[in-house]
This record gives sequence, C-alpha cells and structure tokens, in this order.
Amino acid sequence: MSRKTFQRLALDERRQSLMEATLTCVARHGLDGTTVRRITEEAGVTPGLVRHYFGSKEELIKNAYAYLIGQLTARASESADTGEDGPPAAQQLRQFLLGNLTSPNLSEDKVSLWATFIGQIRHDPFFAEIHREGYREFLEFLERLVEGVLIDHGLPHRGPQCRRHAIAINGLIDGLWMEGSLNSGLYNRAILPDLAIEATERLLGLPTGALGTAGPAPHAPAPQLQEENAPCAMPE
Amino acid sequence: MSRKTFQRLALDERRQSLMEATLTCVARHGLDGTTVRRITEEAGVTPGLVRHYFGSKEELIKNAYAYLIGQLTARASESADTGEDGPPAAQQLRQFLLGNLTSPNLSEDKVSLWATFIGQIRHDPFFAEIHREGYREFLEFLERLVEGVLIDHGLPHRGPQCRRHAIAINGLIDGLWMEGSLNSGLYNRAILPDLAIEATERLLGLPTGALGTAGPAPHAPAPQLQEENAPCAMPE
DNA sequence: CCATAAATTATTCGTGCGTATAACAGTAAG
DNA sequence: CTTACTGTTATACGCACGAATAATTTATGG
Repeated sequence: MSRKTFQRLALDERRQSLMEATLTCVARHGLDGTTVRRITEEAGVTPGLVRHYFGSKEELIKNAYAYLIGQLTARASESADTGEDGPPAAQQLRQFLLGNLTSPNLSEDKVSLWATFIGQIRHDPFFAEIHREGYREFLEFLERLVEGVLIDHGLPHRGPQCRRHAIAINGLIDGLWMEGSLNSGLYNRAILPDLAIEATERLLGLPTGALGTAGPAPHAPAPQLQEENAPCAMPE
Repeated sequence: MSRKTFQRLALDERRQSLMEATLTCVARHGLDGTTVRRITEEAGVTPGLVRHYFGSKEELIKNAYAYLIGQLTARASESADTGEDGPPAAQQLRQFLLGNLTSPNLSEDKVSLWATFIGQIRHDPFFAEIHREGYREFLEFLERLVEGVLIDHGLPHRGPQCRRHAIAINGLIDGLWMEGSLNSGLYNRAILPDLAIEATERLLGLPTGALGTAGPAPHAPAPQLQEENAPCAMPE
C-alpha cells in the first residue's frame, strides 16, 4: 500500500482552495452536511490540513464566509465602474442594478450560501460583524450612486434623503435578488433587471427611461430565457 | 431512583410543542446545533418522543418549517383584514406593510429561522415546495391589494401591471424586513414602516400621503426607539 | 376496579464526527 | 548529496449524535 502523492502549495493557494471547497460543500449540503472530511475530499486533500491551516473547522468556516462576502461586494461594486472620468451616474446605477440581478450574482448557489450564513449571525458575533461590514459597504456605495443621479437631474439630494433612497433601493435589490435566485417559477427571472430599473426610477422620482429602461445593456443581444447556468460550481 | 413523572398530552398539542421547541433550537443554535436531545430538553420530554411522533429528526424539522411559514403568512395576511366591508384598499395595503415591518414579524429570531431554512431549499425539494407556496400566497395577496388601490385612484390596473408592482413591492418588503430584523445598527429600524409606505406610494405612482405616510397608525402613539423586544422566545 | 392500549421514559447500540498525533515526503539551502 | 524544515498523509481516540428497543406509567372503557 503506497502513500498518496501530493503537491506542495503556497500558503495562500492552499488556504483559498480550502475555503472554496468549504463554500461548495455548504452550498451543496448545508452547514450541517459540511464535514471536515467532505471539505477536504472536495479540495483533494486529507482532513489534517484543516487543522494545519485554520486550527479548527469552525475557524475555516468563518474565513470562508468572509471570503464569500468579499467576493460578492467586490463584484457588485465593480459592475458599476466609478472611475475618475467614468460613465454618467445614471448608467453606473443601472449597471449596479444589472450586476446584482443577473448571473453570476443571481445564482441559487450564492443565495443559498448567503442565507445559510445569515442564519449564523444570531449565535456568533463574528458572522454578524462580517455581514454588517458588507452591508455598510453596499449601502454607502449605493448612496453615492443615488446622489450622483439626483444631482444630474437637478433633484434635491440632501444627505438624509439620499440615505433613505439608498435603504429602499437596497431593500428592493436584496428582495428581488433572493426571490429571483431561488426562482420559484412564479415568474421569469429575466424580467427582474428591467423591473428593478423601472422601480428605481420611480423611487427616485426620475422620468421614465432615465436609467435606460429598455433592454439589458447598450450592446449585447436580449437574453433568451435561460433556465439556470447549470454546471456552475463556485468559481474564483 | 424513581422514574420521571409525565403528562399525557393530546396528539396535536405534543406535536406542536415539539415543533415549537425545534424552532426555538434552530433560532438559538442553528440547524447544526439542533439535536434531538436539545429539542426534547427544550420541550421538557425525552428523546424517544421524536421518533414516536415524527419518525425521525429530519421529519420533525420539515414539519417545524411548514409550521413556521404557516404562521408568518397567516399573520401577514391577517394584519390587513380584508373583510366583506373592510377598510379601503389603501389602508389595507398600509397595514400589510406595517405588519411586515414592525414587531412581532420584524424579529431577529424570525429572520434567522427563515434564512436558515432558505439555505435548505437547494438540497431538499420539500423545503423548496413550502417556500414556494408561502411566497405565492404572499405575492397573490399583495397583488390583490395593489389592484384595489390602483382602482380606487383611477390608475391603470391591468393584470400584468399589478403583478409587476406586486413583485417589486414584495421585493422591497423582503429586503427591508431582512436588514431591519438583522438590525445592523446602520439606521434606526423604526424608520422602516414610513420608508416602506412612502416607497410604495412612489412605486405605484400614488400621490404623496395616499397611504397615510405620517405616523404608524391612525390611533396609537408614535413608537419610541425600542431596542429589541428582548425576552421573546418563539411564541405561538 | 380492573384490563387494555397508548404515551412516555430509560437504556443501549452503532456510526460518523472533530481533533490529535505520529509518520512520511516534497522542497530548498549548504 | 545531505540535512533540516514543514506541508501533507495516515491512523487513532473519544465523544455526541440519531435511532432502536425494552420497560414503565398514564389514561380509558367496561
């Protein structure tokens, strides 16, 4: 009987690989079905490595959650690129909405992971802190976009008003993202981007079409009603 | 050493007691921290009863989830009483929004439970079905309220339009409910009812105040900013 | 008041878990 | 080529879990 051959990976690579395997397991089997043995099998290593790199299973899971939230918020923010001379605020906001309500962020895996961890907030302050930070970042980013759009349209844009708008739009995005990702089959999820854009226009008191209601993007064909981007594990 | 004395309970009482103990455990310790021993200790009985009444732990948890969703949707619908000669549609919609964004539905325990079970939808069709049914009921109820309000204001109220509005408002409610219940501390959750009412007015194109923006209810004093309805287990 | 059935407890069993430890192997420096 | 280091594997331990079974108590009906 020979010993398993193995590769030595750089510290960060191995850690990342284990965290991603953890997320895959949680998405696939839930937190209760996520065992050290399964995680390490998914990552192609042996259980001992969890202790070596993270000290305990619990610590690994916490790190994996922080890793996930980092991905989600980063991707959401990047979808609307706010450079020095970037696109006008309206288009940034539009892209932000689109980025949150289309693949890959609109995914059953992601919402499943997200919900599972939300359920932990109550019992562990660490999860609460990570969530809180991610939410704050999301909200402040959205608030800035809203302010820009209001200014461009000559609408009142005092701080508290922008914040209220951001809270409402954020709620709208969250709710649509969840139900859309879960895809109960009560409506075609492809209608969500347009629906959110139109709703945001009304919430902000913008004229219809101010955010470019028609179609998914300036260029790119209208999406056929794809079922689910099926074999999408938990990529980078 | 004497044997524990016990009470014989009616079938439904015992089942309900076990389901409530299960929800308490899941809210407090998460699904992974919910064991048969803990559940039955919470209910004041011995582990054998789970097998006796539900066959297995898994079956008990599924029943508890269905029980929870039944409570949530029932309470949400009842908050806006739609009787034969009930209040006008606007006030019903207003009460519906209030009912979802104030205690007891706005609760960290409830959202924690809800999220935990959402995380199971992906791996078990039973959970998916329960969720789907609850969501459908919620959405259709909301759609009817929206239609009533639009009619009263002489606005267009074709079916597809009502549905789109209902989807958006439902998303708004869900999102605000979640973040409000989690109470990240980024804003006072007491602003949510007003915020939601104002946002709904804008979404539907109603004149400001059409849903009675000011104050929480026709009669009843404005709520002081209570922190959390603290020792609130998981009552009926 | 007794007999019968059902509800509940007490105890046991096997399994899979997280973790700890020791042996091994890939890597890099001298 | 050798040596030291550490990433990695292999194995074992103790414990808590879900489930099953047997024993006992409560309630019910004649």
